[in-house]
Amino acid sequence: MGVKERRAREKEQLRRQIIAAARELFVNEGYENVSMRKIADKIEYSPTMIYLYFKNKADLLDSVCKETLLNLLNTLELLKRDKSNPVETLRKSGKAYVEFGLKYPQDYKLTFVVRPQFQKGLGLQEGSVGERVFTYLCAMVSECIRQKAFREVDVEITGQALWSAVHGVTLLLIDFPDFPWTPKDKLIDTVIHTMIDGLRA
Amino acid sequence: MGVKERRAREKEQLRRQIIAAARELFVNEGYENVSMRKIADKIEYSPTMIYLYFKNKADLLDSVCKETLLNLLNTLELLKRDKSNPVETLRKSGKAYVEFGLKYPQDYKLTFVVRPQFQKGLGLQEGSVGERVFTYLCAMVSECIRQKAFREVDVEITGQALWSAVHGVTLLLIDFPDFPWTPKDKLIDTVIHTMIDGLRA
DNA sequence: CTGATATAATTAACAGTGTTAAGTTAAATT
DNA sequence: AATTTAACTTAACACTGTTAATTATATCAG
Repeated sequence: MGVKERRAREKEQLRRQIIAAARELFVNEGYENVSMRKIADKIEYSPTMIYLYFKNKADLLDSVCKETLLNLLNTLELLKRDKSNPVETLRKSGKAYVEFGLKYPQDYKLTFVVRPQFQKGLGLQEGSVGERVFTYLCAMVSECIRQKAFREVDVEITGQALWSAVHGVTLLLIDFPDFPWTPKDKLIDTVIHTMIDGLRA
Repeated sequence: MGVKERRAREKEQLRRQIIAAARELFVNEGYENVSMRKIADKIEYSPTMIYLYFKNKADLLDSVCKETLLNLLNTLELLKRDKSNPVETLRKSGKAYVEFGLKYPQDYKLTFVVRPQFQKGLGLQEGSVGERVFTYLCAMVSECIRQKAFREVDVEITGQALWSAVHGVTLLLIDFPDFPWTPKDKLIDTVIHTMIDGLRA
């Protein structure tokens, strides 16, 4: 009775193939400029086959973004190990967040800009990967307070404020590449440092 | 010889009519979902007429955004009057910036998200309205330093960092409306306050 | 090995898109 | 009144996301 399993495996494999092709095209040519036909061409199937695996183009985008969020979460989780200096860990996490965005700018934009535009009423819903990224942030703020490095700020608000700051600098750097930014690293550090300094005990 | 002038006036009027129709449709239905035909229908002209006034759809969007930026700049300039307490003025400006974004969320997104996506290599070029908004910000930071309210930070970097923060919170609030944000006002204030506190002398 | 069944994938089609080139109408000038 | 000039429209191209109907293919029962 291994047939069902093999079939399921094959389906899953094709599904992943579609996502991989879509990601590559979305990233290189922009979501708008990629048609279902192009994606299908790339993997040598008919365009309509994709609709057997995804409800529509936005749904396919959703799956691409979920992968991206998982990658981002993994990147951050690696830093959580060291609990000795929570402020430093928070700083590193902020930096890692922005650097992730700059390393995969198109993936970041797909996830945090394009997707909300095409997938209305997207609330970073309960248990989603996006929520886990935010929870991670809050946990670190909490630790900073516990160790008296931060004053007794509201953890939720502070998490959201920090997220705002790193999200903002990431997007500006991506969206206005020709703007005469001070060296990128310096700007990123300033944003993070200034926020952290404003939270110190 | 007033004919030429009248013609020019009529042309300018039609141009504004196109922009107005485009803005309304872009804002209400989203840039992607608005076709040149829809815009033309709204003002009862043929679709191709628009191409006599704008190079293409992205160029039309550009004109819509320029208006938005001018409105934003005007809103901010009103606050600059009072020079007695520059930190308070900076705080108010940050708040006004975010509130502008939340009051006209779709216009804000068109300007700072959609436009960079469709108008590649957009550098907030010399003398543009966008640059003037940024310059305004820097001037206020400079004043805060002059009056010894801020420590001697780099004006450019600080301006960019502040812009990052307000841009970030604005976009998050717009893009994830269903996220369980702490009260919006509280979050906005926290972002701005935390940044300002991190800059204090 | 044959015939029935379920599933996977395809073809054809619809209504719509941005944009260009050619053609038409109307106004202003000579 | 004839001609030039500007404004606008019609027709067309190559393409889009998506649905319904159709065909091919692999699995199962006998």
